[in-house]
Amino acid sequence: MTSSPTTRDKILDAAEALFADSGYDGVSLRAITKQAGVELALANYHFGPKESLFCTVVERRAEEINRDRMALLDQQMGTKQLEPIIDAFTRPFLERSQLGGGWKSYARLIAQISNSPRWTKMVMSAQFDPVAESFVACMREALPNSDIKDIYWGFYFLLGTMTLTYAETGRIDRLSKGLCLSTQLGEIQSKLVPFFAAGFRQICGVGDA
Amino acid sequence: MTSSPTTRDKILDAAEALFADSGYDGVSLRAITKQAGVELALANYHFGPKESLFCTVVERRAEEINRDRMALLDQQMGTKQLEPIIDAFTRPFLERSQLGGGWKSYARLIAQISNSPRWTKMVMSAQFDPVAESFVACMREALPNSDIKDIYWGFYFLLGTMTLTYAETGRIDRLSKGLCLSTQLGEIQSKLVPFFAAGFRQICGVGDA
DNA sequence: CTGGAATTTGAACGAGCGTTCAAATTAACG
DNA sequence: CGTTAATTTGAACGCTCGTTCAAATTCCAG
Repeated sequence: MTSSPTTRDKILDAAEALFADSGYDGVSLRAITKQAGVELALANYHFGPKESLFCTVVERRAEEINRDRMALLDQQMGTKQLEPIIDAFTRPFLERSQLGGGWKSYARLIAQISNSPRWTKMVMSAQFDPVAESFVACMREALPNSDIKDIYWGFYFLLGTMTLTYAETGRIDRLSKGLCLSTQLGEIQSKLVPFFAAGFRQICGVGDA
Repeated sequence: MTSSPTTRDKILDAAEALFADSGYDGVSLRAITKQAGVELALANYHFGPKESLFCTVVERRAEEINRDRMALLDQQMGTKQLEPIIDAFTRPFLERSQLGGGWKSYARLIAQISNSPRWTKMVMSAQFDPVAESFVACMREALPNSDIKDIYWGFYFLLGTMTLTYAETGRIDRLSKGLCLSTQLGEIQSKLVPFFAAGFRQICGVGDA
């Protein structure tokens, strides 16, 4: 049998789900502790101020994503193929998001703070940029003779698309009148990888002397 | 001489700037009216509840963007070239954002609500999807024999990248150690258009029988 | 000038916010 | 078992929130 979740985990799970829906300022500690089924004061007792709870929520799953990304990248080290590198960067988030539950909430939360000036530096850059740096370096090997700036720009474009994809706002569902669904992460992945590989090759001048 | 701004406009300008920084829930009517230099009660008097003020802020500049996008698209109608279509969609926002001031705040605000489930449907889809539909139709003509779904996916990818670009969070600045800057919108545009044109052509199978 | 409409003012309302604290309860351990 | 630490409880603190309202002021057509 599985042991019942600790109070800490109950609060973290509830906070993750609610922050993903309504953002940091749109959720009160009362709403979080109520959803977690614990007393209000326990949030401050276990995590200190609200901001600290929020950071703990973000950091909880970031390490697992980073480890997974690096493992997939290491498998491709030296092959100098672009598509597997892009795949290695996007797959960990997309596959876990397909599991639903906490991981899906986490992806939506990351999507929201990615475009929020308040959290990008403290949370996004701090948690994910070191690994991103490794991917940029690996992409450069797969794109010989390219300007490193062009790789950064392409990587920036990729971050934007991933972010909107994680958000799963359903906008593409309405725009395409149901033809494409935000939740079809597998199909998105199969389109995204060749799409961005072609973009990288275009602006990085593959084939030039 | 230019006439002094109305109370309505002073509130809208202040709300736009503050919402862009901290989001809907992160800004109080007191902060808005204080920055606008008017009494608290005037916000409710002129705009009704807070949510209505927020929608007014978003709608104020949306029409101008849409008109500009359609004008640029009409210039390309029939030429069936992909690059000018992408350019016509991205340029209105990027050029205005370069003007700074209110337009820059507006772009950052749009970026935030694009990834926020609460506002995408009511605000983003309602304001911008009709024009987006025209762009998808025009892209389809520029990409003969393509599956419409692939165009929607590519367009979705484009929306994500534009959104992160508008946000100007400075993440690419840190990641590239100052080599690329979020504020270099002109350079971004010159890279973004060929990057996404190549992506579209890749997944839409240009050249296939 | 005058009278009615539009706007501005200043104060107040009830509700919800994050945080704190002493007391009560539970858990851990010699 | 007894004792110390860790956790949970319930209430309260001061503060800010969005909204409302009557009174005061400004605006403008007749």
